[in-house]
Amino acid sequence: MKENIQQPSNLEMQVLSVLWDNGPSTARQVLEAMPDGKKRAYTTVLSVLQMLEKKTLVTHDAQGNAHVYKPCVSKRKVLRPYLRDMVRNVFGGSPSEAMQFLLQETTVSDDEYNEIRKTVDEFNQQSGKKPK
Amino acid sequence: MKENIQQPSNLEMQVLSVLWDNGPSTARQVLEAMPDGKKRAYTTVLSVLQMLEKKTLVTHDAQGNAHVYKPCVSKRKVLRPYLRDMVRNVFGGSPSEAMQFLLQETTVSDDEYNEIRKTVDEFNQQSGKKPK
DNA sequence: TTGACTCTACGATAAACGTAGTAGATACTA
DNA sequence: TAGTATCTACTACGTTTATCGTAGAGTCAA
Repeated sequence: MKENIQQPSNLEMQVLSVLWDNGPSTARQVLEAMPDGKKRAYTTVLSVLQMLEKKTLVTHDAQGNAHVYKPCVSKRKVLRPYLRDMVRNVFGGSPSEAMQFLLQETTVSDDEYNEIRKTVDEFNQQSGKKPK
Repeated sequence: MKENIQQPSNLEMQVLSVLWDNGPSTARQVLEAMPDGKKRAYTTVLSVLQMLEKKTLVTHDAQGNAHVYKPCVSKRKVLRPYLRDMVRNVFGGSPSEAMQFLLQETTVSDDEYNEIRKTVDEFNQQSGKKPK
């Protein structure tokens, strides 16, 4: 009952993120919204989308001439194994080490920082954990 | 003066992690310490090590017959762009979202959780940020 | 000193990735 | 309606990845 997902490549992950964040989009819209600023041909993105469809990670509806793509797996479902592997293989299985690098090696604004605090606090309550 | 690093692949990253965590190691030691339990031929790991050397991410000293490999870049230096890209491409540029997924989608023990709290608190002091 | 091991060097290979061109259908516009 | 733009489908292709076999050198013990 685990129905395992076929892991997306980096570029595919980026495309998926665009769909998760921006909602159903055409190939062109995805191309324009790619988070890395990299210049690509339209057909490149289209190919990635078609590949993702083959992996059953997205579907499309026809809308007039164009296809509107949308994810058919949740972000969580894809990210869970992705992050689990990363923590295991890169951070010695320690989420806190991952967290630490994330804090130190990325740019964290004040707002971001407050968000993080909130998240950590909420996680505490949610799971009923107590500091020793 | 940015002297950019050549980005390692996933498997290469895993091998690097072993070297960072366990210190200088022979190919065989690396093979045995690979965090994913996957069975591999000795020569597979050796090839990866040689590739890493070509990318100038590790060097080796001869020790008797064998080569002892060690990283010649810091974990930070490699992880900074790696995490930056991930945050940008997968989490819409928001470290806090990354953090959130990390908390929710990986297994966090009590000890881990306390570590995380500590890290977040210390980061606060360190950077002199104040909650609004 | 001859096997049995173990190590490195080198090459091979299959699959996945990222990229993009071209052809043909469709839609829009002057 | 003729021409232009845009879309998808299909194919291709060079690179990188992950994998491993084999050959030959070195080590060590019987």
